[in-house]
Amino acid sequence: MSETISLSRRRLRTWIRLLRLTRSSESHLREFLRVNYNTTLPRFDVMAALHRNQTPMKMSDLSRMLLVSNGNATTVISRLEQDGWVIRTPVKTDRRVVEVQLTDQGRAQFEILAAAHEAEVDNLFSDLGHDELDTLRDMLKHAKGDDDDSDD
Amino acid sequence: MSETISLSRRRLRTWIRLLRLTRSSESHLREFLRVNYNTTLPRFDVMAALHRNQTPMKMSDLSRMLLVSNGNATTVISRLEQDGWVIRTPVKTDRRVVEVQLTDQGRAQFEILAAAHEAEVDNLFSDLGHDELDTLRDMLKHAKGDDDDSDD
DNA sequence: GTTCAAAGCTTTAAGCTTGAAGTAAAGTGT
DNA sequence: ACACTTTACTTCAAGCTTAAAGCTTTGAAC
Repeated sequence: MSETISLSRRRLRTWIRLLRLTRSSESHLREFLRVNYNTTLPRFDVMAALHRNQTPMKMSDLSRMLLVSNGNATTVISRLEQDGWVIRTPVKTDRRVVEVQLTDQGRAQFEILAAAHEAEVDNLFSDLGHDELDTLRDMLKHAKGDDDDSDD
Repeated sequence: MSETISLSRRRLRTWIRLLRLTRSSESHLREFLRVNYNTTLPRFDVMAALHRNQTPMKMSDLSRMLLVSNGNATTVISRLEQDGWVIRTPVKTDRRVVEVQLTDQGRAQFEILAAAHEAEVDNLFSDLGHDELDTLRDMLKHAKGDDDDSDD
């Protein structure tokens, strides 16, 4: 079926495919969190970042880690704070900075969410076994724009 | 560094990586379209879908193709229509349906955008050669949630 | 110590996105 | 014909997101 197709065209098509996969997966996870836990993906992402860091995080670190604007981080954190799941703490040594962390309640809640989320992702990508994951990891590892520091 | 890690954990990490890559790429493309062409990614996506289809599209087909809600399609199309880039046409044989297509102006504009966009994607994924693209395509092809019908 | 630039966060306006509710038309069964 | 369901689209409220502008604090140069 395929004629000879330019490299740039193939890159474009691959990008579109990638985008479709992540969009439909995100959509599925969003639905899952909404229906079963009455929460949203951005909230989950923020809590995950806070949970991953053992120590309180600066707002700026949070937005950098999540690749969102700092204004965005502000509003999501504000809502989570209203729900009692995170708490803001002004930093004494630098009064510009605000640190954020999960409350005990938030942590407990997140651990429930995280387990369910992982199971859902597991199901979503059940077609990928160890070999495919290895391949994919290597490919993503040296793709541009990947600043991840995780070790698997 | 890595201990033995469960398959589900590896799937989760891969998913997070994938998400980070697409987010940063999307962010880059959004910025590119905004700065150079004063437009947005959702607008571009809609125009791309309309351009790809030679014939006018129903609103519902559009939202299905783009994986967005139908309410969303309505607002984006409305803006594009205000700009004179697309046109809505009521369908006589079924008065519930609205068909949408690019105007001549919209088509001309899109062709400029599309070329620039492809070049930008090409640059963004310049690390991926034919072999990697093959591998990635195969992997994405049989991953769940991929309904793409393209032939490369 | 004054001035000036930079950093950190919040606010704002505009636009995007969703899910749900609303309206209207078409199909289906009786 | 009538009621009922389904389909197509729009509207709505709430929340997300961004870029830009604003405020405060810090640090650096002089």
